Amino acid sequence: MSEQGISDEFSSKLDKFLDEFDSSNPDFIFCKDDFNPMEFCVSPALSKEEGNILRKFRSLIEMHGGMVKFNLGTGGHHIIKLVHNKIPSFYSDDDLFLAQFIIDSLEANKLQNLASKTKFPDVNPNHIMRGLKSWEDVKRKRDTQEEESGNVVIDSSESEENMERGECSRNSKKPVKRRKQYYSIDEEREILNYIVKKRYFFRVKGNAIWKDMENKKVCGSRTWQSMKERYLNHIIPKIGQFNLTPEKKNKVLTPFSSNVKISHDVFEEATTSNSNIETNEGESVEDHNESKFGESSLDKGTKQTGKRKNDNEELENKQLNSEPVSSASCGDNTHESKISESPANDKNPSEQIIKEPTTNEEVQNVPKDSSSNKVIEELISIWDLSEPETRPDEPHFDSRQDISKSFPTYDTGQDKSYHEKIPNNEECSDDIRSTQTFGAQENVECLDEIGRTQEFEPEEVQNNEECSGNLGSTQRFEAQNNEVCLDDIEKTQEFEPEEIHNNEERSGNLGSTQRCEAQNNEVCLDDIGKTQEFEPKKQS
DNA sequence: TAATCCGGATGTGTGGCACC
DNA sequence: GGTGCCACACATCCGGATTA
Repeated sequence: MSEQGISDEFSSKLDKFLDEFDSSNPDFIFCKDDFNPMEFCVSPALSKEEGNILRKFRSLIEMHGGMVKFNLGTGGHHIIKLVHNKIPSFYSDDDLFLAQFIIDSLEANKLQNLASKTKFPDVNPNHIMRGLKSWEDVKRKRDTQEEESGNVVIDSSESEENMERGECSRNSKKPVKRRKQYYSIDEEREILNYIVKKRYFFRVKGNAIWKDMENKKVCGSRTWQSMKERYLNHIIPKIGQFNLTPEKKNKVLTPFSSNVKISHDVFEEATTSNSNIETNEGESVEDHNESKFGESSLDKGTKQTGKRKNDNEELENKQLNSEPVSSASCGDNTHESKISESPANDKNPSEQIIKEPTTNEEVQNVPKDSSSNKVIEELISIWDLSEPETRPDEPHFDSRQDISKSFPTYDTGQDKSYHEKIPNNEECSDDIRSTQTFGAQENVECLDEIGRTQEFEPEEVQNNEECSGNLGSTQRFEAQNNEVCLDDIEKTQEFEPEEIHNNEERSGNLGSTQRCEAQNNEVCLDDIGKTQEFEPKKQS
């Protein structure tokens, strides 16, 4: 922007919008579909005057839910770069757009179409702006020229980002020097998102889904082996770093529990049928089924009592002593949960052998049914039945704590993967800022009827879908370090997901000045990045 | 027999260290 | 501080072994 001068007209329009801005009823026209802020980048001002104008420009975007950076840093897969007057010719193949787009959107009070201003026919920049696509999906002229000439300059950081890797060497059978590309946190999220979204939890050990992901370029041009290796050896061990709900985390981790062996076919059908239901009925059953699939023997452990508590204590002791905790010990060692499928079952799914807890008679008396879907339902019901009803006189266990105990978080130490792509930890800090934690601290713990900690994910609350929209921006409502309130409803703080959602949904995108209201209407203004925490007043 | 698992080879990037 | 060497970690790919 600054290089080309900022017109007085542009500046006066900014003043006008600022004057007319209604802070009590802001329009979040620069919010992505996942309610995260759209990202824009403008070059730094060269003069004090320009600096003032850019501050106004930035404020306006942020007041309408967007985010402005003054340098790209690394990543920038969704950043819209803005210039003021004219796009320089040497940028004709780049992703620059006129800042007038912002003015147009503000004037119309509606996000304008960026596609009409693009040079990339294969990717709609609106989708990039909204976070649905990435600039990595864009094929630029220079890429084509380089490919045609076979002159791929690998020393340029720019070309490094766009370099097509792998295919060349595999097709030509010639060893091609490829640059090592560290995985970014975004790429890891993409992988995790895809698995969660497609419910491929139980297929990650196979190859099919990874090949599918490679075909769909979930991680750009990374090979399926690479993504698989990354997921199994890196993402899973540090799954705690992704803001998954305990249920989802459980689900992701369940295939790695040695005492849970699920028939591939059964779960493939399960996931398929679930997807169909979603697609056909337009209503996600994810929460319903997920909560049940997620509550495998691992999760069950979080709700057991008596001996279960001893198990948990044992786990805790093991961890305190730095003793490795095998996944087998995460569940109930005495109850092997193994669901196998005999050849005969091919003919009659009802003959599925479902071995589970010898002490669980419900399991042994599973009703027979000819439909494999029924088998899934029964599987669900088994896990449900294994949940004892919570009684007031029984101790409760925080499912989150149990899960964290069951699956030790591996400290991978310095993950150099991030160092290259995230200089100065910029990207990481962004993630931290965009993670909004609503914690009821030093207060009573919020328990629902089952005695489990409630956690709300806005995306889920909103439409029970797109749960994997943006794991980094998952907004959690947590009750931490507090006394547990049992069935005394009067003492139990209950968050109203709908109400809170309406509040945080907007507040999550207010930019630097964000306002959120807790149930007790304590308002907190947070100007420290985007991390918002509020402390509901103690119930007297 | 195809799919999957698993270990190893290869190339590359990074950090530590000694030396100038 | 700059440079070179070395060790280690990481990403990617390959191929044999195992499994369904």
